[in-house]
Amino acid sequence: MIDLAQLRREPDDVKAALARRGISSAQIDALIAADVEHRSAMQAAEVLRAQVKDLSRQVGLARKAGDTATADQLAAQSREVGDEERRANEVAEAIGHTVRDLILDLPNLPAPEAPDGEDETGNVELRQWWPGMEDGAPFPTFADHQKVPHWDIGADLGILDLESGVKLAGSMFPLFRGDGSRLVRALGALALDRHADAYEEIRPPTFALTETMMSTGHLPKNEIEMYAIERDDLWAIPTAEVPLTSMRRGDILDEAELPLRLTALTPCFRREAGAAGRDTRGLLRVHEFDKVELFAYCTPEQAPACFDDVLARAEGLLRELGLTYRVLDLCAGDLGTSSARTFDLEVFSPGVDRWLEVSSVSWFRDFQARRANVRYRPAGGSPTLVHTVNGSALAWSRIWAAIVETHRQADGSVSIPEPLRAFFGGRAHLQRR
RNA sequence: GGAGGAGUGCGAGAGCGGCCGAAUCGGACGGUCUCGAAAACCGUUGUGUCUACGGGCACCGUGGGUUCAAAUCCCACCUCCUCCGCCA
Repeated sequence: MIDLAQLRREPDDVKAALARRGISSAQIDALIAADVEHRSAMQAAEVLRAQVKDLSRQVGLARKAGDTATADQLAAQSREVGDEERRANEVAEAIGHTVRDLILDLPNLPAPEAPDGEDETGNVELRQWWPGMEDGAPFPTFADHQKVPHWDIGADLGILDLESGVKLAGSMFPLFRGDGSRLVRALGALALDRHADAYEEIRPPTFALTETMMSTGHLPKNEIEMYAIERDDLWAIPTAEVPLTSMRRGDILDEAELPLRLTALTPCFRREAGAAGRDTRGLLRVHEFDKVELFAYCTPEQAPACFDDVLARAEGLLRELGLTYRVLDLCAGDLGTSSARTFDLEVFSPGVDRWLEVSSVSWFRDFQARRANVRYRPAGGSPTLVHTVNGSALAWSRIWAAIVETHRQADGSVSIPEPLRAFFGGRAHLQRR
């Protein structure tokens, strides 16, 4: 949620920033007008309210003095003002709802450094990395044995059983087996271990209440993307960002606690409603996948360093796994609703011959914190909204695909990246059994 | 799931329906004292919102209701504690 006070203070700056995301100034003017109306309606109601309180006090005094006639008269008067106040209050509340609806409809202001652009074509590629690059190796030329899609490799090695997944839960719910399942587990464990030095590991609930989904902004806007368990008013989380952001909802954090860094491995559920038939083969797009999230509540001053740390950790894992990837600086028009700045990491997967998004590192400034009301108390100051930063490190189903394609050998086996071997009893290869 | 009990400020804890936004104790912060510290004493100490900057209004688990007036009465819900049942 954007800052109404800032909008009142510098409407033109807000308009200019949001124009970069395609928000019309008319939409913002509507909010400003509703806000002005809301405040005057509220004041009108408050004046009446103050009168009722004052009259009531006098009723009490008159009654105590035994002056029943005056007391009754004042009570009648107060009742009248009270009725009036009730009506004024209803008006103010209705306008308040309008203001809320309008403001919730607005995305975050893009950071000035975010590049211009309307959609993903405006994103700027910052860099690429591939194994051996530092030693002067050129961009990898992948051999034919690597140009096999992971669903074929998975079936060949007996480690991915998409048919069984379909039988159990429908399409786009993968089922891993044997070493495939072990690989999923190893990746999650590896990442949690790598982040344990600075991030507290959390194992949150997999479901969240409507209220929680609202506070992170995933509802009501993206309702169609969420799995719901209506009977219990629960939603399956689309990312650990939901529980992590809401964990300290409504709290005033101690400045000494910041930056408060958290990490969590959770399943993530996405209905992918608008994507029927698009890039949906194998593990390219699935309804459920495991992801390790890195998250930080921090002061505005700490935010850039927190952002860099999340990005560095996500990249570090990709390098450890020997994968080729690139870093994209998302343009203003392609930013997620809540984000001010986002870098995406895309891994190159030779079997499907595509770049696959495996991480999205975002800086939300105080946009999320305002809605979730998470604050900290600066030394000697009054409570101030924190900044939030998060990023995936990493989304494992697509990494799984990239690993088996990238590290496939001529004999059909898959070489296990060094850091994962401990999870396979020291074995160096996945092979047909 | 059943039966009881409880939810008030940073913590503990009071609060005949009417100067209660809330006693008291503790904590924290500031000061006096001290070479310094402890002790003692004095003072400060919720959040939000609007403002004609005088103040106003809201918030005592949440949401409704009664009343001239609700932390205080009524209803529903949520959470926690105790006991019983069930269970990985």
